Amino acid sequence: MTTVERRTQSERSATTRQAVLDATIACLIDHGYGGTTTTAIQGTAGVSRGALTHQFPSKNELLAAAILHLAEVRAAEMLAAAQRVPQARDRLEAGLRVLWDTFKTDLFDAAIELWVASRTDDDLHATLLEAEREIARQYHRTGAVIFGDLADRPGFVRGMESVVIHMRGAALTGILRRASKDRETIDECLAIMRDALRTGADA
Amino acid sequence: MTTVERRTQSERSATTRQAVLDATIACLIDHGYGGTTTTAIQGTAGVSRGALTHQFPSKNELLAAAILHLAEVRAAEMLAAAQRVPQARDRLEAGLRVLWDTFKTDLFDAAIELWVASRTDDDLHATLLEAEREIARQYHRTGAVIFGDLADRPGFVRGMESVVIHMRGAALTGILRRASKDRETIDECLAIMRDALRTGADA
DNA sequence: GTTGACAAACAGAACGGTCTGTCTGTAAGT
DNA sequence: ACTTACAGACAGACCGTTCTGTTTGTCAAC
Repeated sequence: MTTVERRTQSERSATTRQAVLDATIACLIDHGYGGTTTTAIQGTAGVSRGALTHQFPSKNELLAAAILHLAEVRAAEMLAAAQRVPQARDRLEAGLRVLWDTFKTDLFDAAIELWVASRTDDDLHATLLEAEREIARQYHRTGAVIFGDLADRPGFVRGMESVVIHMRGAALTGILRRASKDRETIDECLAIMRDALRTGADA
Repeated sequence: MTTVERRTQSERSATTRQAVLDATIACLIDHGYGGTTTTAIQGTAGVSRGALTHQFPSKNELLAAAILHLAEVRAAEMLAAAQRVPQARDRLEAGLRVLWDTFKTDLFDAAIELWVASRTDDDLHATLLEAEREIARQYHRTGAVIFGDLADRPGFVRGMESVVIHMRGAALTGILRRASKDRETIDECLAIMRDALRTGADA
């Protein structure tokens, strides 16, 4: 059933770009930053060399696009997670649990690869900074969705920052441990947030 | 003043090995994991290709040795830091401050590079796991030196683990921010530790 | 609604550079 | 003499980029 499938130019562009960007993230996840070569990307994307270089003339441009793409996907994932927070007794704990889930996904692994690589690559650093600002905005935006009116209490913003930092550390620790201590992490974050709410001083 | 400098074989080996291992760490710090090539290492070490390959036949062996070397240096640095903890009023805060300093050194950056790379490299992961166990032991060993009898209180061990995780996250955050929020980090860790000591339950 | 000129997307070969590992020869220690 | 440490050339693989040629879509004139 060979559909004639006539597509517009922009459709053609969009599909290959999408394929390449997704492949880039997949490579970051599977092979790390070092293993994310244009050849590997082209292979997993099932795209010719010409197609890749036409859409992304240089690897830097490709990576920059991939970073922004990743940020979008992560933000969307976060929002989706936010909307399925159960109406549990302890809304704070339920919310933190959902937030923590977003740190355990493959997408976060991909982000970490770029994050660390950006330490010694200024181009990467610049784009990544922009992307993470978007992510940070999403944290605050979904914060209201997840935590409801809790988000208006003084100290909440400060507490969230601290919680995110802690979760970052926990996720990093999980990389070496090759397992995540969910119970402990949640408890620690609960303590951090409760302390922040008790102290009640936002920056 | 050309000293004849007759050295034994093991001395010769030791100096080149030292130079190569130090250069490896320097490369990790300056150029990241991706930029840590055998060529770059040989260059910064000021050593010929033959010398390098004679001492470390493969890059994997070199990296494994470098990891253990790095662990030793970090452990030594940690111990040295522990011994210059001022006898301040608040021993806990002074101790945490010293601990936090060890997360802001270049050596930690080097460790992070390896840490992240180990996610997608089993060989690396195995050696790194061993090395980090050594580091963890050093944490506990210096814990007594830094925190004195505080280290015997119930909940302290658990608190330290949590603090280390938090500092890891703070350090990682600092990579993107390109600056460390010392005051905030210390405060957060203080809160974490005090909470752990209050709860008082060790795992 | 055809047609023809143009633009955009794609395919794949080719090139210069780099990286890792090997191999041969030389110097230094035992 | 013999073993160990070093020096440097080299081979093969791979990576990022550039280039030439082909296909596919677009749009205006007729």
